Amino acid sequence: MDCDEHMRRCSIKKCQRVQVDESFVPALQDDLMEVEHLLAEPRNDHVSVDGVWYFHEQNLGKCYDIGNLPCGFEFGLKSNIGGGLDSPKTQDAKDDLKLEVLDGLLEDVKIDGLQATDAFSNACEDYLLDFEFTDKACGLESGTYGQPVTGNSSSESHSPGLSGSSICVGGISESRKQPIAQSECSNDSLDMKVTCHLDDAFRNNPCLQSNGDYMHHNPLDIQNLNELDNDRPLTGSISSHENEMVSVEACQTAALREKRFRRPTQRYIEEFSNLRSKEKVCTAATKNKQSIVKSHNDHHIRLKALRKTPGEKSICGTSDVALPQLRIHNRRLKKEELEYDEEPFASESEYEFITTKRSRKNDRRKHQRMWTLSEVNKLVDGISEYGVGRWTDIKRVLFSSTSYRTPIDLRDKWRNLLRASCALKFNKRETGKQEHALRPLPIAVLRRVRELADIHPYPRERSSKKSCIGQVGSLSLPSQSKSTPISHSKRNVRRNKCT
DNA sequence: CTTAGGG
DNA sequence: CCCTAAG
Repeated sequence: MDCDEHMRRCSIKKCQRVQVDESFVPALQDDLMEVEHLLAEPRNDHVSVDGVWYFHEQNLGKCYDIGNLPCGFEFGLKSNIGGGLDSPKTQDAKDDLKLEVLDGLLEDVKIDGLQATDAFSNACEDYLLDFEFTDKACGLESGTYGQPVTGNSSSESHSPGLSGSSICVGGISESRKQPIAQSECSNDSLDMKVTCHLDDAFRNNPCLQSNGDYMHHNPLDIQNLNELDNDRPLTGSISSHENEMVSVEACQTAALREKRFRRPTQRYIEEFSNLRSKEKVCTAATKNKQSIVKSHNDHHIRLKALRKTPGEKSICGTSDVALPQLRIHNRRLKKEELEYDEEPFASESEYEFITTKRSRKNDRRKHQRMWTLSEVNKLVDGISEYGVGRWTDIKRVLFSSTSYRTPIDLRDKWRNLLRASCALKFNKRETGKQEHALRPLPIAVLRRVRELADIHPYPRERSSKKSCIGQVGSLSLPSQSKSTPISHSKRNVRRNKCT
């Protein structure tokens, strides 16, 4: 990675950071999304950029245990070498030590630690510029506060006051190095650095009274930091400035918490707004963008509901309870509801159990149940017993245990069976080969279906069957002759009914 | 509510 | 499997 690339990326980061800082100030509930978005950016960048720092996480514990500088040097040098630095210096080591500690602590910095992030992002920045390389006895070519990313691209960039170094640090600070001071507290010789951190944090924070006498804070800050336990968040040391940052922190916290959930995509937001445009009755209480996040998981359900009820004028976007009522024909839904409720879910798949009841109700199509052979047999038995068209009776008697088969399903299945039997006859005559079904029904079943079809002709299907018969010719006649007198009467009744 | 028919 | 119309 060359220096130019590094600088370019750092500058990008800088811009992002500035954006973040600005967005935090006016951040309100409605701006959570944007804030969240902005927040997300640096995080990703951090992950992608500081691969070198990651190395230090493993050594973090050791550094803490020893808590002295030599240890830091050791690991810092290691890191430098690993990072591909051309000329690791002592200062490099120190810096890397800090970085590694920071990065390791980063994992411990949860939502609450975010507040200090920005402050210390700025802190790191100026701290490096103004103090690190001038005041520290190391007197080394610095190296590397921002450098681990790229190696040691430019030692000159770290000379005090150079913006280049600042930019690099900005990138680092985005990684939320709040614990930086903690780590330094453990090192006696680094107290001064800690002080500088705090000072610059305050100075650079737009919410705070700026600079000038920030050096005077040093004793106090050092004290505070020394009091800090390594495990304690640094936020306490800048608690005096929390007033200005409370709102920002709250927003950040909320944003981060929201990120715990699935973040709605821009497309979803657009779709949601479109849906809302259709939902004229919806109240304004749902404008809260959190509702978007919350309803995001139900997005597909809503879309499906909307699709099912194109004529519906009003759909309340917020009340999920209203979803079942969307259906004009809620009979089926009610039945399903009952059946699902009474079903022990043992036969349901895990996935279905995890999903909400509603989704299960609306996603019948999604989990299409294949008809088993036993089910087909039951259906055929039921038809032979009750006749074609009495689907509710068949369902009630024979399919009471299988809740997911509605009378409509039985009828549809019967329709398909008729088609299959017709195809069977057709194929028998034409080529003799079995129909190209994925799960070919046994010929015995198809034969039964065919007989039943002759006995109990399906009203509409009969015409298609007739065409079939017309093609087949005499083939269907024998089966017809096999029909029993009882069925004959039934069929005649049926036929009269239909015709 | 149930069924038929089409998608 | 879903939706709608009709009885």
